[in-house]
Amino acid sequence: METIPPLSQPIKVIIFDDSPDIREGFTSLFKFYDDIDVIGTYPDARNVEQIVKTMKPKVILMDIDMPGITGIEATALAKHVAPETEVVILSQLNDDSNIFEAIKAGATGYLLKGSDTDKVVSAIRIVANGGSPMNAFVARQTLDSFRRSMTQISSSEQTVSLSDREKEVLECMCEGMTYKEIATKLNIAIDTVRSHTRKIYEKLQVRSKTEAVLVAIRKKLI
Amino acid sequence: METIPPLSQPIKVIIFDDSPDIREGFTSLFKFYDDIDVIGTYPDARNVEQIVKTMKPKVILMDIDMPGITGIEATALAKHVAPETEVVILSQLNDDSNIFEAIKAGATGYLLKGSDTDKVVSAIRIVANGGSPMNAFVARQTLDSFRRSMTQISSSEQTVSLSDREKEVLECMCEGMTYKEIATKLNIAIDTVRSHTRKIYEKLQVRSKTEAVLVAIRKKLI
DNA sequence: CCTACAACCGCATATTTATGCTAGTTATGG
DNA sequence: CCATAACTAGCATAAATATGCGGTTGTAGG
Repeated sequence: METIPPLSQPIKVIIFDDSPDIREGFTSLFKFYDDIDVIGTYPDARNVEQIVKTMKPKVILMDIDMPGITGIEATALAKHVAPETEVVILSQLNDDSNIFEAIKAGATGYLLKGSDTDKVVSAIRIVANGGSPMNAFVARQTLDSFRRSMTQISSSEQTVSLSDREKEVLECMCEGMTYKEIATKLNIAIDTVRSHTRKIYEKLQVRSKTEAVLVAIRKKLI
Repeated sequence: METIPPLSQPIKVIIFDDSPDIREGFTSLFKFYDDIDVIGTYPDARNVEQIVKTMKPKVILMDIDMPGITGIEATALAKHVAPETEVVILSQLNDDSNIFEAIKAGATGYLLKGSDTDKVVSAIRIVANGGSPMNAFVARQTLDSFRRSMTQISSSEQTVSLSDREKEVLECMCEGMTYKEIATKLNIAIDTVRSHTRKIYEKLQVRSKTEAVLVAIRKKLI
């Protein structure tokens, strides 16, 4: 399994924050860490899609309050063009109203600006390795909401026999994910996603993603 | 805000674990902490309901693998009779299959048995104060699942005003038709279908046909 | 051992979709 | 009369998807 990047490669980080102090502060800070490489800083998220597409950062530190595009919106845009990029939200306050929006947009981490520099550094390392840094308060909020919304969504009897993996892929499709996003999520190559969709289409007798999703919903395969 | 209990009251803790070493180890450990008071230890969860009802612990450390009733089942039972009790699951491995079951049952914390004693102590303090201790891996698992279920739900309300023609196009999409098929059916050019989809995506805040169909179904726009 | 199958990956190509820009017509309300 | 909206349409380009072909690996059963 070669999913973990070699340690020799520093974690490429981009910072979006309208405060020059924050941008320069973090940039200086990360100079002390060999494994973290700030490859760009921006005062706003105007060209976020273009930026992440060309820079391909591993981690984005995203301020939540920026002029123009908000950090939440920027997160959604960034994750859309580069699902493999991890976003850590920088929030001024422990403003829980934004937590869920941030998560929904695709953020993986949620940090307070007043956090210890240690925390920020470890948060970057954690997200870069597929983890999720959050403090106890944020975790609790998320957990409670998660539990509340967790109703019995178990899959029922099916007339078609999709393999486990095929079902996973189909479920991702039913969440509106693109092949790229599915590949990232399931940690497989995009060509493998294609292979699975081929089999799924064959079994479900369809010719497009939309049809597959419709059949999946109608037959309650998901 | 008076949500935090007075410090003078130690946190009442009960331990369920079939290993005497664990039970005694933690009991001895917590003797060093004035704010943690182990009021009972049990090798299995047979009388968990009776126990929590009478002892009223603030926190339960719950082994996941116990003879008879599992830690998951015991958690559900405990939370049923005493919802104010917080449960921290002790798991042997980083067994993610149990995480969601544990959360659904009502557990707030999820610890590995190999954790530092520091971590266990702070976990107890955190849950007792309404937080949720979890490591980055568990947090990530939860977050991903949460996001998946949330993106489905939260956007159900909102009234979007699609024009008549846009609704027609969307309906065709919901029948799995391609642009070409839609154009033929509605007797318009394929570029016109494109124009309509553009507006539809804008109004529905989506970026693909599949997403549009999913939103249409969810909001019952069709 | 052989066979089947699930899961994985790759490349190539045709088609479809997404999105930017532009722009004509026809209503409709201010 | 003007602005706005809806509907129409075209061109261009990038991205995503659909599909055909090929392959490796590992595991379960005969």
